Amino acid sequence: MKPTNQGETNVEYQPFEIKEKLKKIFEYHSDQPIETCPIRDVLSSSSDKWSILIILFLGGYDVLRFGELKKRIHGISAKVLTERLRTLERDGYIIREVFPEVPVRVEYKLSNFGIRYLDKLILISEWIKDEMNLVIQSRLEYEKKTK
Amino acid sequence: MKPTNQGETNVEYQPFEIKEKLKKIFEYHSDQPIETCPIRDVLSSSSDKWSILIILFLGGYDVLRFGELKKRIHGISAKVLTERLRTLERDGYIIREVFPEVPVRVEYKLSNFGIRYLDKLILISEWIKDEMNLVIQSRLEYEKKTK
DNA sequence: CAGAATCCCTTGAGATACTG
DNA sequence: CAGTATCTCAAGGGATTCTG
Repeated sequence: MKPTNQGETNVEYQPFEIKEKLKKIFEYHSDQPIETCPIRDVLSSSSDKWSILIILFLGGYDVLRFGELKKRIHGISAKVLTERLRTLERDGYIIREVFPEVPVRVEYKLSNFGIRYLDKLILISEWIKDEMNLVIQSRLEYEKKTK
Repeated sequence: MKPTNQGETNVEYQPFEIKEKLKKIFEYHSDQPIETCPIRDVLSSSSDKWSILIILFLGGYDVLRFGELKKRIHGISAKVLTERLRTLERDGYIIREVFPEVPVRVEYKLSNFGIRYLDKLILISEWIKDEMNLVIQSRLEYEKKTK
């Protein structure tokens, strides 16, 4: 039973600048902080695991068909893939183009807005890949500590 | 020079550089692409709506108690808040400190790793706030188009 | 081929009551 | 105060089958 270790408290507190940015994002001063929260209203419907993978894969291939996406995103079902693609299309991240051939061909690609989202996702993905060992180690320590 | 668009969309295709970054992130060449996917293994457990809000609020206040967090994150239940805090602590984003007073006081703050995550979340939040009108407009157009 | 439809099980998440 | 323990209902998501 040990409370949190003071040895790891070399925590650098967030600079004032960061707090100012957060205030701007959430508009603390505003009188409708809940209704216009950009995180809930917009980001939450495109930041789930599957949507992120879809955006990243479309970023890597320019254009992909439904079946190609399904094959590359291992484990996703047709139903979920359809749902996520619809939402991403509705919100303007991706463009869906139907070619009326037989059998029909449907292609998906990122919009310019989607590419700007891709840029942010790449930043965060590169970072998490660099630092994921920290997370894995933290999980092991946590397991030992709470055993 | 970018390849030019064809048809109605002025989509700029992703530069080669971006594809190289994506290859690195997913390690296309590797023989275990699923098992070590950083998005699924690490990012997916800290990128849900509630976790993001928790990180952002801790970023704005340095230190917050359980009740203060619950009050600020409108709509979250004690159960979900507890679950998300446990996961974020397990993965090393936040530090939980118990003060054995009566009644007990528990404080949460970001670790240095959590602050680095906060930096990325701020980038993406600022961006989505700037561009969220695009999403809202896209939704309206989509609704008209599919009605 | 690209989905739509159905079934069905698991998980998420709110509400409430209780406790160290 | 900071949770935990239940209960409950809604939503997520997998598997399968069907269709333009």
